[in-house]
Amino acid sequence: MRRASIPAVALTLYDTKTRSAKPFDPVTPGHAGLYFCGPTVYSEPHLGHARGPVVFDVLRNWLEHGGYRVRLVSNVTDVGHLTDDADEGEDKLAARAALERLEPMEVAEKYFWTYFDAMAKLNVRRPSVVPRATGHIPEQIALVVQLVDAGLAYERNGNVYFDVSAWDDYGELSGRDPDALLEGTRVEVRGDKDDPHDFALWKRAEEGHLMRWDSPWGEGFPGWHLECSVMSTKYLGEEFDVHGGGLDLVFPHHECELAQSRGAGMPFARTWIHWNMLTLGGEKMSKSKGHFVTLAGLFDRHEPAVVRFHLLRSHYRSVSDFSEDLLVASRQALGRLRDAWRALRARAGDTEREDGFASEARRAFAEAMDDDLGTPRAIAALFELAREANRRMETLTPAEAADGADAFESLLQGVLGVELGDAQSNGGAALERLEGLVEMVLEQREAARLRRDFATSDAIREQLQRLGIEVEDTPEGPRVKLR
RNA sequence: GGCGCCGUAGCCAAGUGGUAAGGCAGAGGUCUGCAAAACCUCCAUUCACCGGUUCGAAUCCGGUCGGCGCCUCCA
Repeated sequence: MRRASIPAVALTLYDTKTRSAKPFDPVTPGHAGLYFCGPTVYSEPHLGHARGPVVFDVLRNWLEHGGYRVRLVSNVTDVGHLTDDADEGEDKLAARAALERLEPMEVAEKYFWTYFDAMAKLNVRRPSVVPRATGHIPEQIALVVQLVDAGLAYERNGNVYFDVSAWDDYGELSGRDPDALLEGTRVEVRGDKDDPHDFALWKRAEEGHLMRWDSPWGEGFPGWHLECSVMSTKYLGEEFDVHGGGLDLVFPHHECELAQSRGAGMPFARTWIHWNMLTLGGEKMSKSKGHFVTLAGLFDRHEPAVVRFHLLRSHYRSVSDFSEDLLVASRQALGRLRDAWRALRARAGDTEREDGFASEARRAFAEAMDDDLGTPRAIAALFELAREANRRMETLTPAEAADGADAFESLLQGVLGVELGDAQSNGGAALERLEGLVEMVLEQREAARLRRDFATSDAIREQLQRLGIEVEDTPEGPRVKLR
């Protein structure tokens, strides 16, 4: 059904570099190459870490939905970098390793899987390739050599720096004027750089630094920006379609990445997209400040699908403040969509869907998604479908109901990746195990109702409710929901 | 100090020149033994504030106030 012709998706993305909406125009027609910067795996992942992966997962799904073949690459930084750029501070991975009495690589491994386990719960598919910085040291050294040979980098005492003054376009991504960068900055300039704007490509390993590799400049380790230049182009080609990251990475990380990549003769990313920050009480979640809510903690209290749905209810480029109350509101809202879907599925039975009933919703959904991944509007289209379905449920033909149910399955679950759950019970495995027991209790309640012993039937219902099992009486008999 | 973003109902959140989507919460009604769900109705003459441009502005321009991000590791 797809790939016979070149897909005609009208997707437009807001490009950070040109600061304008840009039609998606892939390097290779019919294919999409996407890259985004993953986390440094040295501690517990928090909610802020989830936004980017979810956004790119949705972008990937939407492109595939439109018939593209997508390769999604996302790195994991497993080299400890210094906490500042002036040969000072601690290596974060080494610091954590000391704290947990682990090898740096053990720390990286531990949190690598913690991160991907959390992503799996959020229904984020594994990227096509997950390159690790430590697995690409030779490539990184090669890029540094190339930059030195090109006259864009210089070595000082085992450190190699990118010479910003030799690259006129430095600042093109973030819109910064290098000459104005220093004013007002309180960070003291020190070290052996020729110019404070210059950034490290390779760093000399001081004594006691645990992660170190041989290089033409002695033992050391790569600068932070290097890995993304190397790994994105290795797996996607020297020119690829979309590069993304958190808004806090625009400068210096992506600016440096762009400079060193183009400096090495690579066209690099066509479009840059950046998702905005998640805040807590109006302040950016921050690992270093200890101001965040962990995903693991969140999953103790909330279904991961609700968390994902909640993230998509605001646009990826706007700041989104987080609170428990908002998540509860999202849970309610998602429940409404799931209920409508479940009713449609029940009415449809095994009947094949027929185009028509959900056409307007599909159109509105697509229009919103094509406009810079407008997930809030796309979700609004699904709510309108839900209302229309509930309103007309009694008169829908099975084929129409199947069309509506399919829209929820392919758009809400397929594209947005928000799981619908179990069509019958809504409770999943937990209810399945209790099914027989619950059925028995319900029979008792029905018997009580038949003899109009409502005191008993209400008592049963209340007791079930206290266990988180809600009973709703419908014309077709009682229906059970787990809360 | 430099660069940039934001301020829409009780809350969340779309909308970037044509007269305010959607959700949560709330109120009334229909249905129901009661409830829940669902449906119907109501819930911003107004988009922080002040000016300007325009036939027309939440949307464009200038200013004021308030909040936030980056400039240092950070999704």
